[in-house]
Amino acid sequence: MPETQDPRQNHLLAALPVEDRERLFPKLEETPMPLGHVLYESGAQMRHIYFPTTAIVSLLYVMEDGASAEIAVVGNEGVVGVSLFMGGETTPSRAVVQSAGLAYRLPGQLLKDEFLRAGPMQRLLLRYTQALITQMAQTAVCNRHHSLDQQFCRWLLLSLDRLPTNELVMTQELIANMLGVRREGVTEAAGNVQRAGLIEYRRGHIAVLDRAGLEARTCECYAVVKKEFDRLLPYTD
Amino acid sequence: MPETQDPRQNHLLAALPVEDRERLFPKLEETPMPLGHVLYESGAQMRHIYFPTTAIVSLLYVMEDGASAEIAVVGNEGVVGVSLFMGGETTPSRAVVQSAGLAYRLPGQLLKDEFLRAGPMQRLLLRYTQALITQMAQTAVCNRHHSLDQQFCRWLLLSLDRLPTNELVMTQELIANMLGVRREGVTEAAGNVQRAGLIEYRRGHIAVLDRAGLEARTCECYAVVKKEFDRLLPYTD
DNA sequence: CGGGTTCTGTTCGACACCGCACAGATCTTC
DNA sequence: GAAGATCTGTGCGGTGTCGAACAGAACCCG
Repeated sequence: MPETQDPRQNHLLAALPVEDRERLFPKLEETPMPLGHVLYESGAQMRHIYFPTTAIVSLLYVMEDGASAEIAVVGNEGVVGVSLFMGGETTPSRAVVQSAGLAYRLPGQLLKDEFLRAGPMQRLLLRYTQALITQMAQTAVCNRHHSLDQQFCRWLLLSLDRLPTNELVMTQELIANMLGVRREGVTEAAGNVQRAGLIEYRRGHIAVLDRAGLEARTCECYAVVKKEFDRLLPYTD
Repeated sequence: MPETQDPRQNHLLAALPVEDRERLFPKLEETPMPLGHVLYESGAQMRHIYFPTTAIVSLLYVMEDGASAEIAVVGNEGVVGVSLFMGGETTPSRAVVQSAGLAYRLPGQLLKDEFLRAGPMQRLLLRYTQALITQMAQTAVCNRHHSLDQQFCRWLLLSLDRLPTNELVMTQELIANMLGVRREGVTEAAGNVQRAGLIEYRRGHIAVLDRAGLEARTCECYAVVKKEFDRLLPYTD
C-alpha cells in the first residue's frame, strides 16, 4: 500500500509530458471519494473535472419513476466530466462513486483553459471520450441482447479492471441499481457464477477467483470495450 | 421542393459563420446516399466525414452471431464519423444509410485540419458529439427498461425529426434490425400503434398521422434526447 | 394478367426477467 | 452476547420477448 498518493496513478495524467505535468499538477486538488458520493447531479452545472486514481465512478441515468441504469463506469483510466470540455457543461446523467477511493480534481475553468491549448491534454481527453462512447454504445447493445449472467460478468470485469485488488465492496442491491435489474436477479446471477467457482461472495464483498473464467462466461461486449480502450489509450505501468 | 441542393440543409454547416463557409463549402463533395449503403464498416479506416442533408444514417453494432442493434441515428442535424476528429480514426460500429437521400462529405484530412483551427467548426463538432453521447446513453437506458411499443415510437420520432416529410420508407424487417428485436415484434408494435390511429402502415411505408400521440405513447427517452439536442445545437430555419 | 417474390400477420410453446412476499443469514452495536 | 439492522436466498404467478412455422396480402415483372 503506497503511503503517498500520486496523480500519476491516473493514466491520463500519467501520459502527459513532463512539461505539461509541471504546469498542471500543482493545480490539482486531492479529493477523497466516499462510497455513494454524488459528483454531479443530472443537469447540474459541473464545477470540477475529476481524475480518479483509486476510486471508481458510475455514470447513471435515473428515470422519472426512480429506476436507474448505468451508462458507463470510470476509473483511473479516465476522467469524469467530459461535458465540460465538450462544451455542454451539463449532462442528463448522474455521476456517483461506486467504489470508494481518491481522485484529483481540477476546477472547470482551468480544465477548459488547458483544453484550449490544443496540446497533449486535449488529445488525451478526446481519445478518452471516444473510448467512453464505445463503452456506452456497447452497454446499449448488451442491454438489448445479452443475459443477466453475461452482463453481470461484464460489469464485474469492467470494475475489476479499474481496481488494484481482486475484491470489490458492493451489495447486490447496488449492483442491481447499476445494471438496472431486480436485486433478486443479481442474487441468482451471482449464485450461478459462484457455483461455477469464478467468484467468492460474502455479504457485500466479491472476490474474483478466476478471471479467465469470467471472461469466458461474459459476452463479446467486454472484449470490444477493453480492446478499444487499449487501442485508444495505450498505457504501460 | 428545392431543385438545388445546398449544404446549409445540414444544420452544422448552416451554423458556420460566412467566413468559414466560404473556406469549407468549395471542398465539400455532394454525395448520393442510397438505402442500405454502408459508409463505414466496423473497425475500418474512415476516409471521409459525412454531413447528411436529406439522408438518414444509422450507427449499428453488429454482433458476432449476426444480430444487430442501433446505437444512434444521424440526420441533417449532425455528422457521421466523429472518430475522425476524436482521434480514434475507427469505431467498432457500422454506419448504414437508413433512409436514402443526400450528404456532403469532406475528406478526413481536410476535416482534421479544420478541427485543428479551433474555430466555430470545432466547437460545433464537439457539441454535436456530446449530443450524440446523450443519444447513445439514452438508447442504453431505453433498451433496458422500456417496452417494444415505446421503443418503436421513440425510433419513429427520432427518424421523423430528421426527415422533411411525415412518411418513411422502411420495412418491418429493417426496423427490427435497428431495434435489435424480431420482425414479428415490430409487426405487433406497429399494429398496436396503427390501431391507436397514430400511424398508417402499408408495406414498407409508414405515414405518421398523429405526432403528439406518438410522443405521448413513447417513453421519456425521446424527450431527453430531443431536449439535449436543442440545448446543445440551437437551430432556426 | 399471372407467377413469383417480398413483406406482413398470426399462432404456439419456451424462457428470462419482473414484482412481491417472506425466511434465513450475516454483520453491527451496545 | 443479545437485539437490531442489513443483506441474501427462495418461491410464486405474471408478462413480454423469443424462436419457429406458416398463411395471407401486396407488390413487381414478364
